[in-house]
Amino acid sequence: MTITQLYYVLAVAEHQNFTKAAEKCYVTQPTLSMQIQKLEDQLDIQIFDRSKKPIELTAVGVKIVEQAKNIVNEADRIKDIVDQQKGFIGGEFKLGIIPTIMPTLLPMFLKTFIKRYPKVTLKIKELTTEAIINRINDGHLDAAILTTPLENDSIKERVLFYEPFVSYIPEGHRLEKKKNIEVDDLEIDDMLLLEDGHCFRDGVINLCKSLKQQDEEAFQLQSGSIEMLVKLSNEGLGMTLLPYLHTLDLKDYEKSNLHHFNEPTPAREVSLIYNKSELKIQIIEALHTTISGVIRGAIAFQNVDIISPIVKK
Amino acid sequence: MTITQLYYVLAVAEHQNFTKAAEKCYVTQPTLSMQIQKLEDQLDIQIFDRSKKPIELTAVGVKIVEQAKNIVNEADRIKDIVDQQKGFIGGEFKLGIIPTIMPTLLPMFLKTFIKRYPKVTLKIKELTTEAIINRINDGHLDAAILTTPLENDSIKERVLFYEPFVSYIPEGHRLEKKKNIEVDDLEIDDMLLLEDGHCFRDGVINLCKSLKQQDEEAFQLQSGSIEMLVKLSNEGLGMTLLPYLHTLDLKDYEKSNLHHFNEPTPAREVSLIYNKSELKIQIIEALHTTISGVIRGAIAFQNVDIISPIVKK
DNA sequence: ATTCACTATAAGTTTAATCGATAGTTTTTG
DNA sequence: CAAAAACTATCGATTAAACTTATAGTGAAT
Repeated sequence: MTITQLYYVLAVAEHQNFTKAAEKCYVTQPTLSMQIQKLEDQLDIQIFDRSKKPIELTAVGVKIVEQAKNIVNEADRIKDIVDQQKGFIGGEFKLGIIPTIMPTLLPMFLKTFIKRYPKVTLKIKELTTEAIINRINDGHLDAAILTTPLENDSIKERVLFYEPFVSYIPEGHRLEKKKNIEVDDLEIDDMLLLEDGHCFRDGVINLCKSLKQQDEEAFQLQSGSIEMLVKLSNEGLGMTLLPYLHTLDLKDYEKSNLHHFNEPTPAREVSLIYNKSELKIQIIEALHTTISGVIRGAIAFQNVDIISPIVKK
Repeated sequence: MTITQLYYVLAVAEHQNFTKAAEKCYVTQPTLSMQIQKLEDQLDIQIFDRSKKPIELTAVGVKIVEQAKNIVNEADRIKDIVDQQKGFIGGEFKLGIIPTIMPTLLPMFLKTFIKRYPKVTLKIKELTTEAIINRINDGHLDAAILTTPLENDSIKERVLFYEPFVSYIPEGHRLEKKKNIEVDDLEIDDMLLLEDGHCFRDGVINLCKSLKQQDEEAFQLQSGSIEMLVKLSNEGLGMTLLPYLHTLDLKDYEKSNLHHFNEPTPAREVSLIYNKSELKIQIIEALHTTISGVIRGAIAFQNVDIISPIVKK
């Protein structure tokens, strides 16, 4: 069994077509056919069911392909080790970002970064915190941006910035007249929340928790995007909390609904995280420097109170 | 880069000697030398420092070897997938066992197992619960025997048996005269415990916890082995709890110091655990069947109260 | 029935892996 | 200190593997 053969298998599994797979691998179709046959002979099992059109994986084939992905992924990391040794900043870099950070932060640093490090091919994917942690651990992500602290020993964190929470209070709300908000003013009952799985939701719950016992039944209205929260709030369905960077994108008349917290401002900690093996650490450093640079002009809060993204049970 | 080359690198790293490594790989020394040189040329780095005698790894070499182990480990799993498909029960099987189970359980099933499944090469290692969980997850262990429940989603558990706790009460102890012991009789202050890191220690603490608040300062005497606990207890330093199977190994005069619990007897749950990918599931089933069979004659307790091995914080 | 899209096979070439023999080093030993 | 020993690198030759082009075979579509 060779790594090359595994690449061929993966290509066929992906394209469901020997000819196309061969092109992608830069070899002729007979080469690829023979190598796969050889592998199948050696293992003495069929990986592909060639009677189906288009070609399908057999039951074992599915498992083999899954494992082949692991092997190839691990093998690719040898190159990362070498690059790191040589101080080469380039190659593919897979970055995960949680949904509530992606739309505001990405536009701020992306252009600067790809201009400064043209040899790096960024592959950015929006993922939940849970999915990110799994993929950092198994090496399918090189790094990620999310809220911390995670309290996870196998993952390293580097804080990028502290993003304060800002209250968005629609007309007619009981807190409308209050210029500055205290944490004690918050009530979980009239708070619009993101749907389950968003860590920003958990952060808000933790914040409210600190004052009164939550009533699980109270969370009725939940949305998948922060823009939607603002719209629901405008409809008079309750107030909501926004991460600071999101408030920059609001329409002017909406901005007047913003009420800042008194200090210490509740805030979420946004960090760049990566596997403790520290592969591609140069690119990670580069990302950190770039993002820290662009954020410095945008966020300048000092006295903050960090709200944990983890729901304590 | 080929998997073969990685095997060569690992062999040299292990033996610190090209000639011996070549023998182990069943190739001549020039073959191995050339393959490693080729790999080094391709990566354009030195893996080995040949100026040192015996040969040493370079700084990158260390990282390369570490990653090579991962790759080779993942690659070996292809064979496991194929074996599983073919229903073949054989090959190497890495089993971890915690220290408080190893000496009593292993002699009970080992002979039977290797006789029944001669094609399986068992590699058994004594490890702590924490080490076991890590190694099950990363594939360095195929299965393990320890106390459960673990409450870990990525690991599957199959209960083997419930092993009751038995009180060992030395002469002159306040409970000496009591024939049967109640959980309420236990006091953490005169209980001899294993040192930190043993889950049996945590189980005992949990048991005592359920009646009164523990005083962390009280744990003064701690030992690394259960035999030592008995000896310390004989010296009059306190009572202790023993897992049932350990009581079978006691000397006759020591057996008279045993006091059983009234039902429901506190017990630890001992399970066979394995990765959710269920590789080598046939061997795991075989182990489960074998152990269940031999244990059936030795432990026949029904009414038990399972004590969690996890310390709740 | 013919074409089309695709995979398998065949024969030949190039490349890579391995071997045995030996040269070149360093370390050990008498 | 020189000879021997232990070890790795290099050389030339052989074997095996990977790859290519050309072509045959096979279902599905027109």
